[in-house]
Amino acid sequence: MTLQLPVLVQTPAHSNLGGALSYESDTAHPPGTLVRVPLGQREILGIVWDTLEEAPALDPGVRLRSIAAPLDGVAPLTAAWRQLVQFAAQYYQRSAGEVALAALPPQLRELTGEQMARRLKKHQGASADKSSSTTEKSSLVALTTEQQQVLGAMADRTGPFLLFGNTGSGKTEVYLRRVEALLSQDAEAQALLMVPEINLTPQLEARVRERFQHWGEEAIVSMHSGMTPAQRLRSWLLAHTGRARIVLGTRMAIFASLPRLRLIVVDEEHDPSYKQQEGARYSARDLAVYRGRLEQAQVILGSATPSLESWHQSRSATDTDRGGRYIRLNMPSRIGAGSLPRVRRVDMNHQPRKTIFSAPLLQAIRERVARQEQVLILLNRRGYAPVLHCAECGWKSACSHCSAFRVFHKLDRTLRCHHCGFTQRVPRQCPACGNADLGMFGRGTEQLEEQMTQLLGDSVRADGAGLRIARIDADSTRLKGALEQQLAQVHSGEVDVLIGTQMIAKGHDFRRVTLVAALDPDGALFSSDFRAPERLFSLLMQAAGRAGRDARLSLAQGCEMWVQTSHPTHPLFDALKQHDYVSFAEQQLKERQLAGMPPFSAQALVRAEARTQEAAQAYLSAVREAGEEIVQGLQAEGFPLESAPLSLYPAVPMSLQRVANVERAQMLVECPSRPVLQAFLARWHAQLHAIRASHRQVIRWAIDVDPLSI
DNA sequence: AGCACGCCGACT
DNA sequence: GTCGGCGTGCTC
Repeated sequence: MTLQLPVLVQTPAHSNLGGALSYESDTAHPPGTLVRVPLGQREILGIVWDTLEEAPALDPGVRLRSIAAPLDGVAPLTAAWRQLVQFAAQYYQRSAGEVALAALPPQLRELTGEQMARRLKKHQGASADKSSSTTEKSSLVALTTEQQQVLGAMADRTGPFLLFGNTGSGKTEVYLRRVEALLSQDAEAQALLMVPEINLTPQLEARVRERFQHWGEEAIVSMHSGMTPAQRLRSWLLAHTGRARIVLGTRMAIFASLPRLRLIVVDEEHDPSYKQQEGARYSARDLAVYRGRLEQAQVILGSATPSLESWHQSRSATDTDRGGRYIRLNMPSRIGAGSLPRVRRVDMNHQPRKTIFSAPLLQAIRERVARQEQVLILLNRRGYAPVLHCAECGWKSACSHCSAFRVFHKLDRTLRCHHCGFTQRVPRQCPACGNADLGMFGRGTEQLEEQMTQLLGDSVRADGAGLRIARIDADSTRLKGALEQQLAQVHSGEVDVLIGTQMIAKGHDFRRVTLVAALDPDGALFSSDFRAPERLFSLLMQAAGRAGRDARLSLAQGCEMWVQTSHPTHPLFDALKQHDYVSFAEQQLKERQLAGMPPFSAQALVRAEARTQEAAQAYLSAVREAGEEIVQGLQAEGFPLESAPLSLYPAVPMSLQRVANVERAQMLVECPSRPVLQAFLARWHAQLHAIRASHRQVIRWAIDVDPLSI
């Protein structure tokens, strides 16, 4: 007897092959089975899915083909995993096939049946050594009262939890204790620990391995895009078979197959890196909460500066466990470290124009380095100067392919566009008028490094050696291993002054830093992006957290965070000075509420790219009109559009209007009710595809649900 | 997205 | 005469 089975394949994002495809089979492969199926001229990996109901009615003309072969030896993916994929696809308006297949390691897709069999046999060799000996308690540091209270709450209640803890308050220790508690209770339980960046996985992995080495080598695996295809397959299989107990990874790890998931930790949950920025634009943090509920796994979101979304979710739920809300747990104290740095503002209005380092800051830096303490200087712009210009004719170093300026890089004498990569040697004279005297606007990390070298070149350290200045940014760390090497130099004390972009603010534990300075944070204060202040506050708090991690040093000398600003009375800096995230968040939320912005509304964005701005906007305008009709339809269906009006805004150019000769535009949809917005998007999505057919000039379009930047 | 088919320009 | 450019259309 031949059966008809639904199979998901990697269907192109916007093809008309939306749902699962039907295949014939003699065997009743259960849902979740990995199979190889013929599609057109090739044979590709597919996943047997649950039902065909989502699939469009089969054309009577098409004749079904047969499943080629199941991937023997790989157990079917669980119902929970399939549900996670189904939900993510629906919520972010992508096909389930795209989400599901993208979540599998590339080698699983490429390897043929026999290659897989060989690989599996190899892995079966070393069986996991599941000795259940627990960690020797003596090797563990004593917990603080705060940590004990937090862990007590986590033992008593299900969550999800928002662990609101200062840098240095011992959040990681809480995560590890929770892992230990849940995984030693159940010999098959698994935990997922996520960090925002690849850079942060090695240090976490080292700490986890040290703590849980008794579970054996295979029990801990990493998952991130920096791994080789073979490593990714290995990690995936170990997690899928349950032999890996702890999975560490970046946002992609949220889709790991974990048959007995009991704990999900999202560290630095506020970090924008948790939002995927291409393909299916999912938020790994939000999916973590969904997955936790789905699989009865405990979810812990941790941060010193939570996203306003998460903070809002935890506001009314501090004492009562209301459905869907987060339970907030506080850990305000810093342990093993000094108090938080004193924040000092330098009013740049009272400094000579074009001052880079104000006199008092420079003096403070001199004093610190003379005492062999380290200084961290933050400037969020790489290169030497952001714009080159000609004073004679007004020429500027615009990129010919983008609506942006090319950045002057003095070290290799180039003008580089940071958006499309277009690079040229710096012209000797103005390309427009021939004037040989070119000037520049603004400054970047390269220039800071040069200035600092000039200003402190004569200084010597207490040990008589010359002062050492280093720069860490995307340019200085381009080569593999360069970041690690540079960080090691900072740790060993070779470096006295470290200059860098926000790269240096994240997660690194520099013991001897006692002064952190932000040179030019004002841009974000008046940005058109309503999330800019939130990001700035978080960055500055995180940077401040880099100072004074060694209690002895900070007690002896006091540590400081300096902010050079032309708006010293701005409330953001007041809150920073008090290290008062809570009042900052409350003030921001008040503004957001008045303006009806997230988290008080849900948003989605349609972006379109075309050769001309008109073509991109024409498509979006058509899309908007279709949207208006859908709104009418929703009204008729009885959706509460009076209490939750859905706004469709006009198409506008994106803030970076042109990149690599492609014009970009976007339109915003906003609604106070997430379910209403979701209902709208579900109906709208098919139309976006249909309308595209009559707008041939559109190169690409995409929906971004819950966009992070507008 | 692949991968075909298909119809026009410069090469062994 | 073929190799190959990328426009259009299909894949259960």
